[in-house]
Amino acid sequence: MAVEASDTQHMLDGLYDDDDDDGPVTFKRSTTSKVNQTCSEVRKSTSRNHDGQSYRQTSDVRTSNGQGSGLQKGRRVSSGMVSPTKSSKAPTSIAQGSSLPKDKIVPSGMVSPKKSSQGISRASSSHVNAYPVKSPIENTKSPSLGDKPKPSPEWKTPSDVKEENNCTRHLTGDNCEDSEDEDNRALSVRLKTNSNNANREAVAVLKKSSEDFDDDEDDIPLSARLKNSNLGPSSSKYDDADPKKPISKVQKGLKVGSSASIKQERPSTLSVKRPLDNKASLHSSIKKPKLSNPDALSSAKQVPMKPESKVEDDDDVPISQRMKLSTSSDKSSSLKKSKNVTNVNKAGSSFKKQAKTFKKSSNNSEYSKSTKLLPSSGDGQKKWTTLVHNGVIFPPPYQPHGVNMLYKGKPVVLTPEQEEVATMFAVMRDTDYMQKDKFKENFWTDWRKLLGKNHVIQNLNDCDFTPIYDWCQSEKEKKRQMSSEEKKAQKEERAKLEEKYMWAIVDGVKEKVGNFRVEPPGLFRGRGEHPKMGKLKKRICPNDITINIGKDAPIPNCPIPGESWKDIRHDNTVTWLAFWSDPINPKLFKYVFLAASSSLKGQSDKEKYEKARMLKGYIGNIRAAYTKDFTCKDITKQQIAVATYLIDKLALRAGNEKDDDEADTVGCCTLKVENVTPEAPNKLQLSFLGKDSIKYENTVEVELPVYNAILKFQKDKQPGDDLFDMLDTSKLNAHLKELMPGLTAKVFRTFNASITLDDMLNKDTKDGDVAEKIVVYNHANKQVAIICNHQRSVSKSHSAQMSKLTEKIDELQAVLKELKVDLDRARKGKPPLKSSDGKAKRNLTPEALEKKVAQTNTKIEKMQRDMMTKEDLKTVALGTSKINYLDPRITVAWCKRHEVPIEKIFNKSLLAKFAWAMDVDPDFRF
DNA sequence: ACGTAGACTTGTAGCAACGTTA
DNA sequence: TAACGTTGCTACAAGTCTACGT
Repeated sequence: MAVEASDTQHMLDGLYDDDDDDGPVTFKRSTTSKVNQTCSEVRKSTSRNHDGQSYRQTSDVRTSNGQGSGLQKGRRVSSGMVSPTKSSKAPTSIAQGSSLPKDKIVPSGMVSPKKSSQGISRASSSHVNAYPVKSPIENTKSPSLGDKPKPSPEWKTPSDVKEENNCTRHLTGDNCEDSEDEDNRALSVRLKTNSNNANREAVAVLKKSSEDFDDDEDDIPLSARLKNSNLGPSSSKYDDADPKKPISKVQKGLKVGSSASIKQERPSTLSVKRPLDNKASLHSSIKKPKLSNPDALSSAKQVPMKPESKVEDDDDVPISQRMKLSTSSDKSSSLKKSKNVTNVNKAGSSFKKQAKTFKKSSNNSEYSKSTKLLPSSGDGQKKWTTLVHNGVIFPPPYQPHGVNMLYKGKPVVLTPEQEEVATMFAVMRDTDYMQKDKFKENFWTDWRKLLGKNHVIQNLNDCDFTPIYDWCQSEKEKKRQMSSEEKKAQKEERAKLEEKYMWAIVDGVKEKVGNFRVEPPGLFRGRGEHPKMGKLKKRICPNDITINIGKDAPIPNCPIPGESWKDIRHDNTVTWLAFWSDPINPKLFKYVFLAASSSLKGQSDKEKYEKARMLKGYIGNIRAAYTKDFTCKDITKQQIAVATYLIDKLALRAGNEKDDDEADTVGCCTLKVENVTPEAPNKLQLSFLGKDSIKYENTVEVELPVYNAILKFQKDKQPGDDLFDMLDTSKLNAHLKELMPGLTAKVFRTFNASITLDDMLNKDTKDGDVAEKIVVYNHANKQVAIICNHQRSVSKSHSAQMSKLTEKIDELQAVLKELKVDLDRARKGKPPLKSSDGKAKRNLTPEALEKKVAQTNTKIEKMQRDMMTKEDLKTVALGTSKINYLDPRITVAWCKRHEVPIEKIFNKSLLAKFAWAMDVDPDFRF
């Protein structure tokens, strides 16, 4: 699909002509849009030099340390050290001016200086009014932490050994003997119920009859679910956690179920323009310690480097396999390379054709070199050498409809600007926002500014937007009624318009742009009880937008005549292509980035997982260290220890400070006293609104010292006070960095999620057909989603769907009954009874009837299974963890080992996003 | 040392496309 | 073929964390 473009864009235009098929994906988008306005604020623009000709290739392929960058971060940090930050949030009274040393407070009865005033005022209301966007589920069970950690000698380090006695305490009442073994498992999982049981249950679930279908878990908060079942003598089952455990060679075969499956050759859908710095090769050749930073390990202060940090080593792979693998991976990488080069050449040549001025940098050979470069991930590091794109596309201007709304029953004529905003409000009639006073209040404030003080409309209550609402509905209906040809034509037209914005050329490689559409104006839909919900999000104009582009690349045409971009930068230390200030909160920015399938994103994704894998090597010591500090006299240290424990065990988020003009949600460091209720002898009941105002409810058994520490932290505080008053995320992360280079709180989530998946897959996958294996995968995925508290709202039609299914099952059961009677009669040579509606039935042989009975049974079983799955997952969102937390290499390797087509697990987008993981060694373990 | 600007990741809702069923 | 249900994908909000300026 050739794209024609405006004159200024030739550079990109034409590039695509020959290339479309290779596009990683197809795009269909629709977006409505509207007109613009302005906004604000200038950023200091520093265009840092981007002279460097260092090509990715150099670092990328040659140096196998994809992790280098990650390391750099670590390095930087450790030396620079994050300084503990105090609340940006304590704007009120006490806090700021206070001469009190922040860290010294919390005398009994006092509000901690940190966020005190806020804490109090919010506390009471926030908790009570907590507006759970999602339906929280009640926690009914309490987890038993009883499982014992098991030693995994491979990961033991001298210090591990030393600390062993401490480890004991990880799990309440547990003995430490086994602890090590489990170090590599997610605490949360360990704590939770006997995962074996859970698994078995899950698998068994499919076999259960419909009556068994129980959804009792639905009433349990996600986070609590896993933990709840008793973990029996579970620990022993976690042997699989051992990364080195050889995987059955038999399964290593690379055959994968489908043509496009994982194999070494990449399916065309996966064709990525630029091979992700193949650090994928890391998996087989790189040794962990080097991951991030060569110095990193040695610089780790408290935790000695693990003697055995290589996670995957060819040693575990049979030679034949190794050769095969290396060949194939070589092959694939060379394949990729050449493909890449081809692409690049294509791109490069069209590029040249189109823009002679750019020839210099678009030189073929340069391109091919650049594709190999290791994108540096460290901040301040060069992310690209050449960057060409066409800017962003704006929503179309507002088209007034002229439909009058009513005020006190009478039609009111509005100006187009007023009408536009009125329409935004009208269309929200069916949403929950209409029940929120804050939403209406904020809307009214902003709309009134447009109306003017003396407008006939003087209050919102007397406004009737129904005519506008109805008009919108009818428009929608018209759209629905369009013939498929019309729809298709419209789609094509849109695609044509957008085509040129869809791609960027990064170092000569065509990459998809993520969000190239400027956000249309609308009413802000904050989540939870966001104080700014309903405010008018004004239209963004070109002069709100800063463009980032290569020095030699042509500056994108400003698509709105007479206007111009706010600023042009050439900053190759960042990955954004454009940004503007968030019209709701000018302190924030909206960025245009490359799509998830781009190698820049893939690169950082990979680094993220490598860092999490590195944690695996440190986790034993880290756990031992914090366990030791549970009783530390230094209260800051003690709080750090307990917080780290909660983050590790419950996969809590770090919990940055928040401003008053944001929804009142918390994470670990910002937990309030009221969010944690101790239940003797050693349980904690957690209840708070987390990110996106999603309710987190969980009751967990903790180690006694933790329990006691919490009691201590709560002593003499008000419900709204900070539980960890000596702590904030800067301090916490600074501490974590001392334990492992680059370690931050969020790494624990990735680590726990991925290790859980890896464990469960390897423990629970049995011989069987693909469908059964997928069940195992989904079950593991579900466990991870529960650990991470990834909820979704129950679909509106859920109960209707369930009762429909029940009805159908009942009907089938009735049919079955009848069939059985007929079968019985047939065997005795009698004719079938008349059907319920009095009609005569055909005379069938007993064999035929038996067959029918069997068929009906199968149907019923399938339906029951579907029903269970549906019920089971009605509040659990599996996608988020798949996209963000589960190392795709675990999945890919598992698919290879078990001959499951990767497409059964990853959809097209995920395949593109995880292209970098596709040629992983089948033996890969997280 | 601290506060915050800035950049990037994570997260859910909701719509559109697609598939299935009656 | 329309209705219904599922899945994929986009939109954009809301987190995390680092770097930088004072």
